[in-house]
Amino acid sequence: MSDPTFAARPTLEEVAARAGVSRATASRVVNGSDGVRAPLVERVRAAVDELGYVPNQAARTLVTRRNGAVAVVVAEPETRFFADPFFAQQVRGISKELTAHDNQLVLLLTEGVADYERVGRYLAGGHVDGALIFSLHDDDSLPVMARKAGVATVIGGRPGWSDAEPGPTTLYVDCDNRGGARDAVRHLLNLGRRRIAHIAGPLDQTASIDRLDGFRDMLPHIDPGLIAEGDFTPEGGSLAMELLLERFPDLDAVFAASDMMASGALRVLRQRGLRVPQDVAVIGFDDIVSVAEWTDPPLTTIRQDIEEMGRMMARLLLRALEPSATPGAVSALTPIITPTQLVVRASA
Amino acid sequence: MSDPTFAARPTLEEVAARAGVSRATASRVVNGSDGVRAPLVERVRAAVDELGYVPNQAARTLVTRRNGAVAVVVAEPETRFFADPFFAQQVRGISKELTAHDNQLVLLLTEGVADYERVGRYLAGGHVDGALIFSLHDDDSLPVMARKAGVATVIGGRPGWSDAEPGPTTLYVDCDNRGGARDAVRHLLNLGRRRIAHIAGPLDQTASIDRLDGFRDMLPHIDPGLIAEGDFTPEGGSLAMELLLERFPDLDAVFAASDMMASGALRVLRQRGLRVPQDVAVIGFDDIVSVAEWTDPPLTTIRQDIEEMGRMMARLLLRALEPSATPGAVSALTPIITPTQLVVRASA
DNA sequence: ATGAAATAAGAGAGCGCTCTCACGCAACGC
DNA sequence: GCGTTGCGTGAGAGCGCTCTCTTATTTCAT
Repeated sequence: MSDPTFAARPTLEEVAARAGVSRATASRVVNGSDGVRAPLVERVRAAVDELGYVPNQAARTLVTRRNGAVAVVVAEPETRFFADPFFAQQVRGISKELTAHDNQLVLLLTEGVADYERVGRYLAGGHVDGALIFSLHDDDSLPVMARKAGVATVIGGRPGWSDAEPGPTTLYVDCDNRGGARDAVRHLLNLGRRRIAHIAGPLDQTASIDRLDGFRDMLPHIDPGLIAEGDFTPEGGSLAMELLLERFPDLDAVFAASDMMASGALRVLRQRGLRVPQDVAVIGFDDIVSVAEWTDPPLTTIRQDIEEMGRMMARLLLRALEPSATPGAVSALTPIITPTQLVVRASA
Repeated sequence: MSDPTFAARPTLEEVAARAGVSRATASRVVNGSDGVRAPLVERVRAAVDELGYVPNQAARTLVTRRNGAVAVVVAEPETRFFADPFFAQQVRGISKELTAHDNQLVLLLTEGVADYERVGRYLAGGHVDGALIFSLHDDDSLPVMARKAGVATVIGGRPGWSDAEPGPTTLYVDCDNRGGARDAVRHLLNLGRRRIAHIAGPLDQTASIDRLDGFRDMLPHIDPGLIAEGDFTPEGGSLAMELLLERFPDLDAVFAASDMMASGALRVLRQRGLRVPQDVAVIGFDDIVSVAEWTDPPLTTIRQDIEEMGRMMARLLLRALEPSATPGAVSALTPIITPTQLVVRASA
């Protein structure tokens, strides 16, 4: 009963027989191509319903060379994938967009370099039409692999390299990290803060670099000691905050490159008896609502529409997959930078 | 260049030609079936390497009726899937086990009932060999759908019904919620606590019910007012804690049905100036390390090995998929209940 | 009415693979 | 020596579908 091979699925042939047409015509109806007369369409539709026909994807793929599936590849060197709500939201966006276009999402989690080879094989095996890659570090070989495997690719976040060789540009979706960081610092400046520190993310990721650059844009002559590197986790934020406080007990504002780190910083500030925002103003980045709204005090932050970025990644990939996209490449197949937005709550 | 149809993959035929054998023999080598003489094996292997041959999954599926893919279906009525690290860890476990057996993970996220139909079609379409279902509420129709679609299924967590009709039992993996809850209460009792409250999870989920039952096992004559229903979120935990404190200002212990809710309860306790564990002992459930170790004070809790449960779900499904499993069903195709373990930290 | 053009439907090849079956050839017993 | 067994290999069918090409039918201009 539960044997998957048991339930004899009806084939197109049977549908055609029941409708009294040829397999070709049945196929035409099923695939919605026009040029079939109404009464026949009706009959085929009826047969499909009665038999409960569902096309066999494998057979279809075999001839069309299209899978209707997209891989989401996640490099997870530090078990961070799911821990960070960031990815989760992005995957949701991707999933929504993909299913809206009848594509499936194949999740490829990697752990360690051994898995990379497996992923490479999988991509090369033509199981999926394209790949959405989250590669956390800029020396990551995943995007290179995908390119070699010949699968269309969109990367989550600006990759760490710029296109050297001509040819198809590397497609990616990222938010305006630098601009967002500038907005954050500007807000602190407007608040009259003068001793502003920055808790950066890991500096081998472009998001961290870009946010740091934005910070520096506004404060060109800043003492480098006011910049501490974290790791996007609350603990990392705590550690960085402690370091900063030790170096500059008089600082009056902190811009953290993520909400997670900001929440860690908040904890340290509270322990030290420093009031937020009176003594030290704190501002985060991401606007992970479940974090930012629940810190004490609620976190002022830079919002990026993460789910929408996921959707855009999927949409971009789907566009790249369209046959028409391949030749001229005149269409708008370019990286996408989404805007950010300052969300003022209580912490700054 | 990025055209997926462009890269002309070598076929088995070509491999065979290059190795000077028949397609059948090449297939035998590729699939590792014995009965091929060593020198030929060598030659075919060489040809595979030189050509960079990767089997075409679609063609293979067409004849074997096996996809090498498993769907992970997640009902997400309240956007909870990723927010809760619980699922994330389980998915990791699943992913590991699946890839270890060369199976792919197809992620099916659902939002609202409209998606259910889509999922049903997909499962019925024979795209996957089996399904792992996380259905949060016991009236969920997802498992029923899967059964109707004839795909082997394993459910995450005890389903809310018991097998009425004979036939294949409903397979699921769950931890010993009831036993774990008993352990938690026993620990509090051993600590000398006498006024023990319970923050339950949503009572339309079996996990919540079972934990509540375990609580009651140890305290049969408890005042029902000492039980408050939460929703597995920190906020829900806070609300429940406030309610409980209002009803019983003298309570000296709280057993929360999840770490998330416990962390919310902790916050309220701190705000009220109640010391943990001196005034009120708190104990959670799940042992989400990133939460339990970082609360103030660190949380005593009941551990369940979530990742391992994910692995077991995958393993169980894979076993159910083996042809040998279908007929006699003599093998151990039964639900799995994993043990829990008390982890003592500072909060109780 | 007749032929050309347009349109609808069918026939059939073939996608790349697995697997059954038939065949060839060595080793064995009589 | 011949028939028998057994093992290794090849031939070929066929999985369910799409799509091109061909054939049948209709429409319209002449």
